[in-house]
Amino acid sequence: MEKKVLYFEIELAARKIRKFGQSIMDQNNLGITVEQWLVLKTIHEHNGINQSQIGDILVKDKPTISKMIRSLNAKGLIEKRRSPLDSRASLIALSPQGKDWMTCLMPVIEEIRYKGLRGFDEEEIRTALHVLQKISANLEP
Amino acid sequence: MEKKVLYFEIELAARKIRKFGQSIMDQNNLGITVEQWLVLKTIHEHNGINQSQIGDILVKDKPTISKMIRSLNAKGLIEKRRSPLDSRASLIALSPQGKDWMTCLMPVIEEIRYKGLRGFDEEEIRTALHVLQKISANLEP
DNA sequence: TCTATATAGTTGTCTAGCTAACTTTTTATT
DNA sequence: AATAAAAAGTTAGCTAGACAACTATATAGA
Repeated sequence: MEKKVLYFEIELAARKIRKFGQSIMDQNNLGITVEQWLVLKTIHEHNGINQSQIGDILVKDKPTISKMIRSLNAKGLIEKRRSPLDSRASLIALSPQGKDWMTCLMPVIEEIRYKGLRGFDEEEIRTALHVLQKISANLEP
Repeated sequence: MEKKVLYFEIELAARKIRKFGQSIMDQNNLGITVEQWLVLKTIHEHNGINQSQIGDILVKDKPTISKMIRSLNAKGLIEKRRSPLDSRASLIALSPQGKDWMTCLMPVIEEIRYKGLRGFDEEEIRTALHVLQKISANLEP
């Protein structure tokens, strides 16, 4: 059954994507992980977002976001306040340095990061996307 | 650009696949992880294999395999000897219990595990496979 | 209003996976 | 034969991600 290889290839591609992304981070001496980069990007695109919302967008659970936020905060890349509207929630924005990174580096890094997607038809991409989304849906509890 | 969503969906599907697989392990009270299950399956299909070869098949690095082997050994599911031909290498086989698991449970578990793959055309699967393999190849250092 | 429930976030524990550094044994080179 | 290089495993340190248990605040229902 050829089908079953698909799981393997999905997991493998996911690992390669992460590894390649991390190598870009390391080459540019950013001192963060790819996942942290994605969190920064999310904050950049949604100023004043809270952690739950970041989790919703990136489909990651609360403890994971919590720890990444703490790490990014310790690195001085973000600013974290209490929301005046809901004192349970935090209100997260990029720090000046975080803003600089995003405006300067984002286009370059994104360009390199998506190197794996070169040389595909639109149709192939669409089919692959459909398959992946259907698998995710099929496995929903 | 629709393309970029592909990375996201690959990573997401990979997480769902792992999570769903783990839920099967837990429901059957196997006391192992999905990754450990895959290692067991590999040993089942290649009796007397060594750790490097397992790593080659599953595309995982040596420390990862090393730790999983130790864990499976501690659980009494495998037997580990020194290879008489190469005293650096180990020679790994299923224990009686490991064999029982594999012969009894493998067909059932595999069937459930691949639930996510129901309802696809052969053609879709082929295209998705091709895309994933090309991405992995593109990201090769 | 009082209480139950839902939501935002944190902490702790565990495994996978990656890197780097290390030991031991084997194979190649000179 | 002696030395260098490669290969098999292990150990240690780190982050992501999953789960469970927890605190604190907000919201809904009786």
